[in-house]
Amino acid sequence: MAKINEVAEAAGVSISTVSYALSGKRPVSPATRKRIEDAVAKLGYSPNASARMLAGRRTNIFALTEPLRTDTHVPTHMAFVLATAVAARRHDYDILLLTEEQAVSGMKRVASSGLADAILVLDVAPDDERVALARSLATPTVFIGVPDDHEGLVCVDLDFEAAARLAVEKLATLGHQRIGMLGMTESAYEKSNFPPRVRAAYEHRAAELGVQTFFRTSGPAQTDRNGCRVAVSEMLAAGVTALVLHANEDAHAIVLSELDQRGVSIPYDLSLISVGNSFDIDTLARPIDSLPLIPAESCNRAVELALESLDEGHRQPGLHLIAPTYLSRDSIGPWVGSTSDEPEAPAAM
Amino acid sequence: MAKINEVAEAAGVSISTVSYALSGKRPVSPATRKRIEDAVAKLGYSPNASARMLAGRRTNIFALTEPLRTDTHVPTHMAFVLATAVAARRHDYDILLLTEEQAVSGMKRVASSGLADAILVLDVAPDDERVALARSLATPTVFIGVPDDHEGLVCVDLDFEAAARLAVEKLATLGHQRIGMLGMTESAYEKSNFPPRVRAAYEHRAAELGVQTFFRTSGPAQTDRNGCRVAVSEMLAAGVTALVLHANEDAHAIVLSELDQRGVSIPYDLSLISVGNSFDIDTLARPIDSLPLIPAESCNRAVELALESLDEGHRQPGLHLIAPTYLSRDSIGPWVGSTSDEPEAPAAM
DNA sequence: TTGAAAGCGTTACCAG
DNA sequence: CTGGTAACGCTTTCAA
Repeated sequence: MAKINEVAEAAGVSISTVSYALSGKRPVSPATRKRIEDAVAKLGYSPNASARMLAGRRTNIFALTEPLRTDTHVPTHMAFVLATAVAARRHDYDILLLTEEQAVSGMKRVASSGLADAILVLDVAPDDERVALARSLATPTVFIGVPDDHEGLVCVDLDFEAAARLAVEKLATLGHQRIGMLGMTESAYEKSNFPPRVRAAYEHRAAELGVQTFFRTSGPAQTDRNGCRVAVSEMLAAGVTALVLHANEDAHAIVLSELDQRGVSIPYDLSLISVGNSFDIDTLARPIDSLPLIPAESCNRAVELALESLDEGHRQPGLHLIAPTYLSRDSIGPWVGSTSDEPEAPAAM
Repeated sequence: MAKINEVAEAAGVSISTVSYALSGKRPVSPATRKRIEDAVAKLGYSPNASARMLAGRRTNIFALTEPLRTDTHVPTHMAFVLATAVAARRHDYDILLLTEEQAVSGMKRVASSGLADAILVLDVAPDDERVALARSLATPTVFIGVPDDHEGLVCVDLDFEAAARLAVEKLATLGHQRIGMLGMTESAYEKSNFPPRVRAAYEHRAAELGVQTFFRTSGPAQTDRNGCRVAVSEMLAAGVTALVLHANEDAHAIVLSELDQRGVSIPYDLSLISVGNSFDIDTLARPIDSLPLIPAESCNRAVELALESLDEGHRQPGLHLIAPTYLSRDSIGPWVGSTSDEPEAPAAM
């Protein structure tokens, strides 16, 4: 725990020179720099974080607010938490956790005490109470996810609508006339912000292209392992020739096993595309085409926006939607036309 | 962002009196206190965290190091992360995240810069490299989990051995002569610290009581949904009349569904006890008796130990094992003696 | 019960 | 290229 003045003495220079040599904010001659570096090494000097914060008027800490509602998919969420931490560290920032009951009150606290330079918001709800709070705070705040009312906020997210549209277009181009979507759990369509956006874009684009759509959720709850199977069965029975998946990793695995059991071959009998998946698609038993939601991408962008906001005045409110990328795994193919046992076209569900 | 001197002026008192009135470290007359509180309210004053840290020589921040290895069960892990955050806040502390690549290097960083007052260690491996590091740091460090070599360290954990023994004793008392354990995934027995301890205690206590044991892992990997079914089938086939579960939530659900399909009735045909489960046992389709690992309990204790360590000199190295509690859900019953179709006793596995 | 002032360990401005 | 020194905003000792 040596202090900067000890380093200065050992190197025979002034305190300010040591500071500048370390920060690089002022040129220092190679000779003195060397003496300082030696002194630092010998004394094992490391600048005191608290003093640095006070003098530098910057804590190098981002607060991460994450209420973690009961219906949030934990592994997905964790991937985002880790991604923010990694992204922050690249810019020499640390992440301070504001969870559960502290998610809201903690925001006020770190803002008014100046503990955090900026706030990153995770687990965004459509009617998130942190929206109003963020507007009232002087501390820059970046939402990772898009609340219904995002006027004046900085938000980052995958362009889910574009991803859904792209999936539909791919399938329509291949001749599919009846496609289905397996969505997330029912509650996700009430409590989360993007599932409804995906569904709406999917249906809208399909209508534009004259493709008939079907939709099923993964079931009422995350614990329900059967919901997916039933949903898939029903859509197959309805004559669907392609399936868009917007669900968590478990649901993907269940769908694949169900298809496997039924002897449905991909992509010959059925085309499959995953949209907005935030897990590694290649760990599935049968990797499938995807338009993934990449946590690192969203979080890197969020951190960059947070940093920009620090340079007072440079705040740019608005949606920062990330263009989706299509990853091919040969799980989609042309629809080979009507076969003998094609069922009657039922009403859309 | 009012400052303390503004509050002092507004209240017509000195800076130090404001500080003392707010911290309560010195008696302040009711009259002045009131004037100060009014000034604080009017100005919306909130002490600056950085200045407080520097002057108070305490950051009120705990670093949480969590490498999050690939084979770590994420929901369980997350429960611990949240529990540390909640426990810390109760003592006015915040949690700073050190994940993945930062798990080790970050420890050095926050220790040498004085960013954290203490370090909490999660996701402890048997041969954890953070053990040696913790010994070399001046910053108090508390392990939540027990590494093989814990000489001189402060460690908190459930007394897994006691829990395993208790489970065996319960079953032995009820007359069971052949019991099985469904353990975690195979890799958990190499890369984590407590699974081997549970298994060893289970087998040792059973041997003492003359009970024959069987053991199976949940399969090679977390993604393998079939491992549990096979494991259970094999143990049932071997004539096991009671099962001790030391596995994650998914595995519990799979076991229950398998037993249900086979028409095995609990506790009449089979007794079931869960050991070291860190999820809510009552969300299972059929709640079962358990000796749970309660994240909040471990983390509260860890935070308390960390705080004690701050009062220089009060450090008490050693294992702090939490006594297990037995939660009854009527999932164990007496063994009704040998029935007609009892299989031959095979060699223990 | 209260006040004055000396730190806490840096950063960054102003001089040279 | 380098040094002196005034902040940074609070805590806490010393004095009254």
